[in-house]
Amino acid sequence: MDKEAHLHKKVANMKCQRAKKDETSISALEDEAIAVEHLLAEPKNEHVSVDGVLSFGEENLGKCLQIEDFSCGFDYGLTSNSGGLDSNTTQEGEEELQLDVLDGLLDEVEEVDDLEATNGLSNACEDFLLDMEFAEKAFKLDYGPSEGSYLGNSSSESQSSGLSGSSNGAVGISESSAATIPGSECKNDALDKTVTCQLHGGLRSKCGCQTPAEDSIHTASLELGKFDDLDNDENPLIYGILSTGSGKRSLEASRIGALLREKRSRKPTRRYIEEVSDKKSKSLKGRENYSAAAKRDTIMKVRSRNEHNMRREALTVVPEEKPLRETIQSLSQFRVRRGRPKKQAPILGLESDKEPLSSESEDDRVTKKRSKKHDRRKHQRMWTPSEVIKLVDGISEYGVGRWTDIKRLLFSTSAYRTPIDLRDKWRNLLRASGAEKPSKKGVEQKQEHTLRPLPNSLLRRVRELAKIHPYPRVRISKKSQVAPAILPSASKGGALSSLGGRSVRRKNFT
DNA sequence: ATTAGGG
DNA sequence: CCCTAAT
Repeated sequence: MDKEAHLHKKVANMKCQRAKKDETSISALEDEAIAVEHLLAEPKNEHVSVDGVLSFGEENLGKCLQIEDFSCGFDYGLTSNSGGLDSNTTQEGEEELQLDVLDGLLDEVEEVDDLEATNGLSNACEDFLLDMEFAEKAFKLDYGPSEGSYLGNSSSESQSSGLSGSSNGAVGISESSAATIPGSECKNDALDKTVTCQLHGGLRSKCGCQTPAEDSIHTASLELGKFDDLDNDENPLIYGILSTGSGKRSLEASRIGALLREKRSRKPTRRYIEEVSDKKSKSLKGRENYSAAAKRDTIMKVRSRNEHNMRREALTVVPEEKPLRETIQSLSQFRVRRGRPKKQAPILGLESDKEPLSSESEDDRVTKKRSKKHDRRKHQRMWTPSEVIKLVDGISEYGVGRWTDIKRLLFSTSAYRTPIDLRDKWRNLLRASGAEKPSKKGVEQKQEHTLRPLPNSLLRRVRELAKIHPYPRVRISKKSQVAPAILPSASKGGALSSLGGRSVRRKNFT
């Protein structure tokens, strides 16, 4: 198997070479050619490594290490997990819990991402392998109820985040990831395998774009249908494949489209998917790293474009060069996108220089139209209940103005969620809780029935805090009137009192 | 460098 | 979410 796989890889590489030649002769773009080669080589490796690890454990580690970069594979591993998560629909009663759990889990995943991005490619390998090892463990454990692990995860995430959560560094992260990955893996044992195979198939069909066999394409399409579990947003590669396929056979493309649609309609909760994709896509929230941010923008643009291409080209046969290029870029960027916003990105920086160039040239023409529209609202990251709870806790503990502190102490592992975000969220919470000043007559009650996923307990806390803290100016309107002596009655006591001290300080001399 | 406020 | 002004 080993040798066979290796051979397979080589063959694939050869194909890549040929493809490259062709490509260059057509477009004469060196970058592209390289990208193609990279792309084509990657999947192969990915498959091999994954297969090997899954089947034989560490036997193939060496092989994995040979691979230049299989973050692509890693991505898909995560993605599949996410998809699995999604498929794991829950009852209403447990929804909150699940959400919380998911949040924690996602956070962990994010951590993994961050770790990978931070440490660069070399570490990406390690992460990947680690991940795989865990997956293996999961397999051994068979179908673990994982409810317990989830619970533990979530609790640690939302409750004791103050100390343990914030204090643990890389070790803690890896630990948590260890706990997390297997969990999702457990639930989607089969799915994962399937995904791997599917990926392989899809990529192969793509590799053989020179001599495309209808069968392969067909197979790819069928397999890709299953990928729909993962939000389309998050799978430029798939889109690329789809595009390529459609380029070859519009018929197949239409079939794919139908398949996708069917699957989509059948798939229930998209909520989790969104969150998951969000986490993934947002992993590169660039505040400190502008280049990264720009990169992500590009990515998003390209992705959206891909979406369009997919649909449009499904109807009209299009030259395959384009889709392929799109795919390549998406892929490379996809990989890069996993970079994290953290200050340091040495290896990443190198890529960031390289990718945007190739990508910009590509998406500049088409993208700019879109980009101008609303580069803002790039990524909205859903606030999960646990996050909100954490936020409230932090506010109650550290005071209201201390966004940076709260961020550092409670959201240190988040990477996204800047202090401003926290503040904004708090603002929104205030609005939602009705603690805001209702100076405007008329539309206050609307909020009540409009959106109300807020747990009452949490809402209560928000309101309590709202009375005390001085965020949007002295908002003490009716609340203070109704219960002027609310301060001493604070049920939360300690936390509130501490907060009171701070807030009062601010409030006093304003 | 952070925060508040507004878009 | 993002941006800007004010501190």
